[in-house]
Amino acid sequence: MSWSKDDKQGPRGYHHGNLKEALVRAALELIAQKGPAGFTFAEAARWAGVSPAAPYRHFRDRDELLASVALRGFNQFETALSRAWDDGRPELFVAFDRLGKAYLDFARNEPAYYSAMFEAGISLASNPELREAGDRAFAVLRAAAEKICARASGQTKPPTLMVALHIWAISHGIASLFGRGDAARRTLPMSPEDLLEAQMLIYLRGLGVPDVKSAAG
Amino acid sequence: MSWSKDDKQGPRGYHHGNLKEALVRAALELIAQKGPAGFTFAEAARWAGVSPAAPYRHFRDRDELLASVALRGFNQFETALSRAWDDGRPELFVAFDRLGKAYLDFARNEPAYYSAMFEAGISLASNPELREAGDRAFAVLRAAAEKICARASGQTKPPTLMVALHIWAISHGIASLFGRGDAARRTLPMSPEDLLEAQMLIYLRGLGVPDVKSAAG
DNA sequence: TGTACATCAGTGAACGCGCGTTCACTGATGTAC
DNA sequence: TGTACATCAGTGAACGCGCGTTCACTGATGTAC
Repeated sequence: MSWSKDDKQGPRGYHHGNLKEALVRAALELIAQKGPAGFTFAEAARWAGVSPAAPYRHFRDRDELLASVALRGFNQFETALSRAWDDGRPELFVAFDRLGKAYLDFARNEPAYYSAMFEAGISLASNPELREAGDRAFAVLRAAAEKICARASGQTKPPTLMVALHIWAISHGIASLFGRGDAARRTLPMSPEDLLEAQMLIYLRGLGVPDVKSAAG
Repeated sequence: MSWSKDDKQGPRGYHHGNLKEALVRAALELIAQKGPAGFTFAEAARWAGVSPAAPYRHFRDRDELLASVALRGFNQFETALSRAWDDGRPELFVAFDRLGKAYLDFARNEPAYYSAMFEAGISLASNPELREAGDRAFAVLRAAAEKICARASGQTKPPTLMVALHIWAISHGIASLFGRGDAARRTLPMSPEDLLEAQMLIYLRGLGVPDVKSAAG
């Protein structure tokens, strides 16, 4: 589908009304088709049904548009993760399992967002807003890590931050290598979901978090 | 440094002598500077000190050159990994630790190769040679997983393939998120090496592989 | 050792194309009074 | 409610540029005899 003016009923008139939004969506669609490298400023404008000069009213250049896509991606990512986690309800391991699957779902169903967020090479150092959005998404993993750590049986609790980073790395590793929704996916004799679940269980056991059989099924 | 004809002493004459090699190196350098999207066929030719038509004698198009870079990357990756692993000598955990660090080293020191191999969006399905090179690198991780699994104390040994994939995912996750050598790296309050080592130890404990204190230091 | 010839691996000029970007402009919208 | 005006968000024409690609060509290399 297209987000150009023709989608809305009737002529759009001189002003687009929501061009910034339309350009982000156009970029997203083009990334999905051809990768983060595969879209141009002019093409996004054409897709939005607007002259090639129009995007300059909203974005300095292509990179700013790309960053905008990534920003929106992180926001949606955060929403998806926190909805899945749901503060650990109704039960820690059930919610934790959902969280991992939500990560994989996002990578598979939103490959355009995912590559803009993680593979487009946008510098985080020069883009604080983007980094903060990433941090907010990470905060969901951190909240989960906190509850996990509280369950650890050892005398010294594992550090929350470390566990959160481990969870992130595991999910990201499996999603990037085996769970992506594009042509670069590696095929496997098992589903990414099963692989991730098994890995998480082994990791939790190693942390000293008591097994919950119902979560393994 | 440049790999154009001027590097070699004396004029190169009509024939370059090793243009294919020079083009791969040029592409690699340009990827390092500007990401996998940031190089063109013409630019690689210019870098190699050759007319824009010359590359067509060696590569059908830009994608074939990019795939060639990735292929070479996987070969070097395999070499680095198997050298680090060294068949598990002198001791399993020492070698395993080296293997993980070699993975991180490669991602950090060869960001151009790394992104060509994992993030350039090259389709593995349509490039069997590349997939095989990737499989050969993965075989090193698989060999390590085999020895790890043999040490597992439980009644049923964990499946080697699964463990190998887990090792890959952990390493790749940490390398991609925190260990990259370019601007997209996320900063951390700990080194990627420490983070990876801690995660591997937790994972091995979860697998039921007896702890080796000397490997934790 | 020399010569003739085939093949290889480059040249350089040319082309059409789409991109990024600027510019003066103009239609639409919002607001003060 | 109407009018004047400022501001906003688009147009469309234009430009220079570098890219991808083709082409007839040519210099260098290898080989048969």
